Amino acid sequence: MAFLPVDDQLELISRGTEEVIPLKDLRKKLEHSIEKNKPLVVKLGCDPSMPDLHIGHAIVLQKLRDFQDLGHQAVLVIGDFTAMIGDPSERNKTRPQLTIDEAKSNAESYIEQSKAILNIESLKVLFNSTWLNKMNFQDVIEMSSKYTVARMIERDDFTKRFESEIPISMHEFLYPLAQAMDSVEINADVELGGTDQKFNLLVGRDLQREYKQSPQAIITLPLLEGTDGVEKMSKSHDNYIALDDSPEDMYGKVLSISDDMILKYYKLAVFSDRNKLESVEKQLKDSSINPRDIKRELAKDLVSRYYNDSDAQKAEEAFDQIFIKKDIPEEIPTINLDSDSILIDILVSEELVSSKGEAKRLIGQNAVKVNGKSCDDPSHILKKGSGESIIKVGKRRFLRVLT
RNA sequence: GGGGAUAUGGCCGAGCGGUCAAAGGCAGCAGACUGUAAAUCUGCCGACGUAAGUCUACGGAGGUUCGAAUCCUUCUAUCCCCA
Repeated sequence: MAFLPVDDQLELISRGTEEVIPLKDLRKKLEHSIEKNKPLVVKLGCDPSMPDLHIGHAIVLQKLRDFQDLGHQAVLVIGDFTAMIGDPSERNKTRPQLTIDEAKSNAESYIEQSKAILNIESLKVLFNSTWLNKMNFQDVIEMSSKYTVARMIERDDFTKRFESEIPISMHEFLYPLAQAMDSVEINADVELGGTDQKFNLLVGRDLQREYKQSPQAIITLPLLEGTDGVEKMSKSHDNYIALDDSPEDMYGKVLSISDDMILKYYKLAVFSDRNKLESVEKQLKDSSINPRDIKRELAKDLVSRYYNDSDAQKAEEAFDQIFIKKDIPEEIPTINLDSDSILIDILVSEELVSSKGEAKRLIGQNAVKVNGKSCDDPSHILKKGSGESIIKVGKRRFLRVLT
């Protein structure tokens, strides 16, 4: 296919990015690509230790998609090597060592979910264990000799940990290099990543130069805060909107973001264009408009993006039913009761609460309702044969019990 | 290689040999107020038990003691200083 003129390409590529470093290199690479009619190799690395993609990941995936649309070669490098080694220095064991099979299956699910954004047919998927596993100690030492400690501890994260006396293991210095080796291996022209990846991406440039390659241009993309509006969106903070969340969940989660985040979500979650952003900004300043209504629009836009307009409409209706009319949703989990059961036990076994203690606590706080009436008896029994009961815990947890 | 310091619940951080399931803060959950927003106020916030209470927990293992997060020994880990 024919490539668009450089300036047109650059316009799309740089839209919504945080930084393009250095722009000059990217321009040169694009010119070269047009000249030789050869697509650029655009790399995105991913960590297969957590298989759930959320709309924060979507930002960078969308950028990769932009490159695909321009006719370039997108390469997804699955970081299975590092995931399999694990990270023994991590105190919180949130990053467990994965087996080969786990890494594989996580990667598959990752690819499956990214179908929502990427063009899978033209996507190249590589596992970095393919080449990193082959390196022997001599190779590793040679690779390490190409970088210095001083440069390594320039990294913000290392500096901070060093200053606050939090341990840094030797191998942590190796991870950025390993990631950089990926760029060398595929001879990447461009690498994408979140702003938190800037350092690692830069190491890629340096290492490529050491291996006599033309250094990749790097493109960093903004990070999206989670629904709490404070922390970076991530599974561990439980503040994420997953790409495969149901339309109802997606809609609801958007409505729970703080007003300060509305504009940012318009920009980064639904990728609105400049005109739209300006009009939203204006609306937000106009005190006669309830920000909630702007947020409702946003929520519908997001659901439409990953599902369709009618799902978005339905999600809104379901939401209104629960939270505005305070009614029960139409579809809720249902269980059949075989015998008389204690309410608390059901709450625990159906995972509406995490322990009996929590169940009692919630009951004591009038947060548990059976058929609309708050239950204040911790030993409340649901009798068999008494028909259908709707249990509600807090604002949003529902269970239908058939007896 | 030598010397010193530290190790507490999801995180930070108090902690006198008994009254410590462990102050305080953050995070979390619920209630009030709202718009499943923010802010604010109130309550909860290890597990099990209706409860009295029982069990598990203060880096690991031993020990002293009627009794240990608190004292001793040892192991481990981390940080600092010197080489």
